[in-house]
Amino acid sequence: MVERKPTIIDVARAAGASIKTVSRVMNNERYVSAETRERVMKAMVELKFQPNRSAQSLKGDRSYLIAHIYGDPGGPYTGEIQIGLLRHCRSEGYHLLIEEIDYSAADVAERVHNLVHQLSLDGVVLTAPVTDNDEVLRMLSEADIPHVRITPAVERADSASVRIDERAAAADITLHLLAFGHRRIGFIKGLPNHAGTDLRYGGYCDALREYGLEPDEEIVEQGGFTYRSSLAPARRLLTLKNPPTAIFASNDEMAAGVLSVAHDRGLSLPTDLSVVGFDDIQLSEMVWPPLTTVRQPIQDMADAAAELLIAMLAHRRQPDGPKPAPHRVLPHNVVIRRSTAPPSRR
Amino acid sequence: MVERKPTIIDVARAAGASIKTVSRVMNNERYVSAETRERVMKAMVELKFQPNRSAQSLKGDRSYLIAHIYGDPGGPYTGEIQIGLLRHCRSEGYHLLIEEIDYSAADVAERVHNLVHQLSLDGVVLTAPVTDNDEVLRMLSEADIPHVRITPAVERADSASVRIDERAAAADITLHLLAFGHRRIGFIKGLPNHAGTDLRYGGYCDALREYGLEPDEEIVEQGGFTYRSSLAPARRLLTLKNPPTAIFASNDEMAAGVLSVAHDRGLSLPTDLSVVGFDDIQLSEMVWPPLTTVRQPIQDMADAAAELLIAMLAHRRQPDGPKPAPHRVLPHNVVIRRSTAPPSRR
DNA sequence: CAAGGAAATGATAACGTTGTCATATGTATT
DNA sequence: AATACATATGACAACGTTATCATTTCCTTG
Repeated sequence: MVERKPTIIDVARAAGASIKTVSRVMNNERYVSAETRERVMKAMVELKFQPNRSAQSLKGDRSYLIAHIYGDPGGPYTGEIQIGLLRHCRSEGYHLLIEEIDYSAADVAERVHNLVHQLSLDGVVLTAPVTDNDEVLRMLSEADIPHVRITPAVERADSASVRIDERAAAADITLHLLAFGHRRIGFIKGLPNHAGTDLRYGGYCDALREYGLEPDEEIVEQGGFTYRSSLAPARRLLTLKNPPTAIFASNDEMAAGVLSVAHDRGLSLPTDLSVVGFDDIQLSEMVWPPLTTVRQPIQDMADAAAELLIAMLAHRRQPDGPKPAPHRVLPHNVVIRRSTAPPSRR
Repeated sequence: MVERKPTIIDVARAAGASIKTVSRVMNNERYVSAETRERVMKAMVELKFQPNRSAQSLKGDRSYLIAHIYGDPGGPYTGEIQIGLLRHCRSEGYHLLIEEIDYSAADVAERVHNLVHQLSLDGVVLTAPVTDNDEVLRMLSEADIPHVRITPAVERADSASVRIDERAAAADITLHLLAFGHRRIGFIKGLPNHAGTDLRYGGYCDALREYGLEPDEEIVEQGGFTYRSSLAPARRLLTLKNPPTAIFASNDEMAAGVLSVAHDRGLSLPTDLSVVGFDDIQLSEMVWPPLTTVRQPIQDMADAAAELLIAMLAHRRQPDGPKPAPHRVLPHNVVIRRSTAPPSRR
């Protein structure tokens, strides 16, 4: 019943070759005659041979293991990242570990280091906000651990990254509101230590200035990127004597919070209030009205990150091959749904 | 810079003991004097020694690797499962791999088998609908692979499981609607090959019968557990000559779809239509009105599954220890939010 | 006090792969 | 024909751990 898994030795025996030759075939090395290669391949197929990853990684070569390291407690964004990563990993024979890490701990860098070495990880993909912890980045660089960051933050020479231009994106969607005629646009910021927070706010300011407006502190609130964190700020904005006619929440979860508060106050949407978010997660079209938002191609970004990382790994094994470009900026676009409309006149 | 990681040999040297003794200390084996144990421990701490997982798993003992295997393309449910799994894995030193698998492929069982052996996985956690694939279950049982299923389906002697009583839960929430006075309650079913689908529908029927009603085919629709899959069914229900006054969607994502269709048709909620879902995912309170639903403690269930699996692994290593109970049924409860109200009279 | 057994420890093989090195063969260059 | 060099192959060590078995020490028991 419990048939032992065939090893490279069984294959060698079946093919009438040495284990080293089998190894050569497996790894597509040079110096194997076409004829021998054929024989070995056939034996592998017949025995349904699959190399043992533990043995491979013990030799220090590779584990086919990649980890997604994130600090976010597991919101919808993280989920979509994983879908994208998985998509690419599978097709390349890599496997994905997920590791939540407390990015505020004193020894984050050491923990990541241990993780990588204990499990002989081939590389890691980081998402914000771990992406912007200096200690972690220095460690990764010094320990020469292949990694890709998915972050809007400024590019670094010593680490690969994938991003969209968040500042421009935030400006674009603000311009959409301005074009509709909104002049009093509230803003809900994200978490302070998050690279996207300032960029999104910056883009919002850029757009306002383009229309000759200055951001008004009174209608800029602080949120925390979660649904709940936007409820109080939204309530404050909507109870102002002179409330905004539109609100730009720094991500879709918070925008959903704004919608709820608005519904609760009996506003009719989008007539009484336009709302926009950022990210275009799955949630965005499940709320009412469906959110106008900036589409950040999250899954594609994750896919690209995985692709980049795997290319880096290949290059590391065969340094004569093409060196992958270390940074990728993907296009974003404004997705107009039904949560935005021209302001109603008073 | 790139200091080599210390191995068991370094520790042995530092402690003035043999590697086998160090191994004994690491694995809490008998026959080590308190004094020696002390010395070894000290050396391990000083050198920041961490055992190499690849070497451990090559010896066939354990890899500290667990996989979550799922067929769902990655909806919110899957995400919450992973949060729960992770919570428990971390605290026990296990790591989590996520593997999406095409559950309709002819060779699912073989793929799972390969996965486990290639990566020397210690065990797997399955979520629906892979949980109810006979071939996979038989293989797991025959190959003696530790596993836990998170599924409402009938319990099997040869595999551990975690679930809630979905039939009772579905009846409970239907009773909530009936108690409000609803007598014409539409239903949207889930995917046919999913164990929960029939149970939830069954519970709905049970409750109706308790009120002396028979399910009416005209207001029972087929969905697919996704937001989009519920749009057409909801539209059909709401355009009937005699539309239902309430709709029970088999999960929250589909309930969100019903809400959207209702909003779109200008209904005011919950006055014109009550809507309930099932699961209580994060989404449930982000839509408007927040969904009345059955709280399935997804994260806790996943946590319990991880706990159970790890207990099974411990028992397997020390068969004299307590044998963990193979099945757990967690409590559910109806969460009443604002998507339900008595029917408005005509 | 001899004998027997438990407790404590270590030398060495084994897990399944890849890397190093040696060797054998073929083929081009002098 | 002698040399050089690329191609093709295999024997064996190595990776870091655990398991087997042997050995030493200590305590108990008649």
